[in-house]
Amino acid sequence: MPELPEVETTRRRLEQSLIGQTFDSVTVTWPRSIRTPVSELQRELPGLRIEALDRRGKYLSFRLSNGYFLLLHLKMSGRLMVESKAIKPHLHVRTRFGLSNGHELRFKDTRKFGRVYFLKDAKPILGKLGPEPLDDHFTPDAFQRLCRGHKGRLKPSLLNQEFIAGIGNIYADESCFEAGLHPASRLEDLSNSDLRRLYKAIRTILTKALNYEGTTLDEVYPEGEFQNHFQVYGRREQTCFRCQTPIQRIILAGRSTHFCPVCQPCAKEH
DNA sequence: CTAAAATCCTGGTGGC
DNA sequence: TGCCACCAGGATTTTA
Repeated sequence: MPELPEVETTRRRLEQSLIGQTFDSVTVTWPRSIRTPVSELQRELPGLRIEALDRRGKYLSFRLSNGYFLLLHLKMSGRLMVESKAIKPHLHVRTRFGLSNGHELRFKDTRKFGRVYFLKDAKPILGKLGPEPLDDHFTPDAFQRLCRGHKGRLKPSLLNQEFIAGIGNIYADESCFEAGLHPASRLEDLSNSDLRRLYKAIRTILTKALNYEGTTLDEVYPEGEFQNHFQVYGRREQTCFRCQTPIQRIILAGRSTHFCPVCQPCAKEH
């Protein structure tokens, strides 16, 4: 559920306290989340300094002093915090990255979906991702070219990280509403004007969510307050703020999908 | 080729 | 109060 706005908010909040710090230990209580041999991580990470903390899609990327990268994916329930080693870690902290300043970077992950990678080169993972929706290089023209080279339904495409990076279930639904497009529309049925609206909608929604420091649901990642500004997500059977029609919920690509049947007509029908 | 379904996980919820 | 089936969902893997 942490999507681009939540991951970026996490990055911004952690950056100050982590840049320049040096790792001194790694403690793992759920080894399956570590996609590098745990012994290698524990042998190699201590002594390395954090040079930069970046985000690509939903990944956080630590650039280390030996040129290696530590990649973290929060998946469903992951949360990162920096705490003093003296504070007893929460039950659901699965990995603790000890720092030489007496603190720890703690990876709390109730549902155990989160992933940790320690790699010489981040490209094999980050290179597969589609464009960054808020990047300056992501222009309306670039988006149109992207869509014209892709087949499939709108919402599943938005969730496909190789198509476009960083969008998850919440922001896919909110972006479709903002664009006035039915989430099951086929990309090839969208007009150029539909695509321009969609481009603008994606940027508007992600920017707005970022300004609210993301979404807080189920106390999983108490980051921001965008949940107070949902138009459709989680609003099944509540009335549309724009036209008062009840919001519908369907399953698309195996994911619950919320939309207004009046404000978001199917592309073919208009 | 695309697309749907199963998989991994836990905590919370609703039914009885 | 307890038990249990069921749901949420990101990305990968399997099946159709």
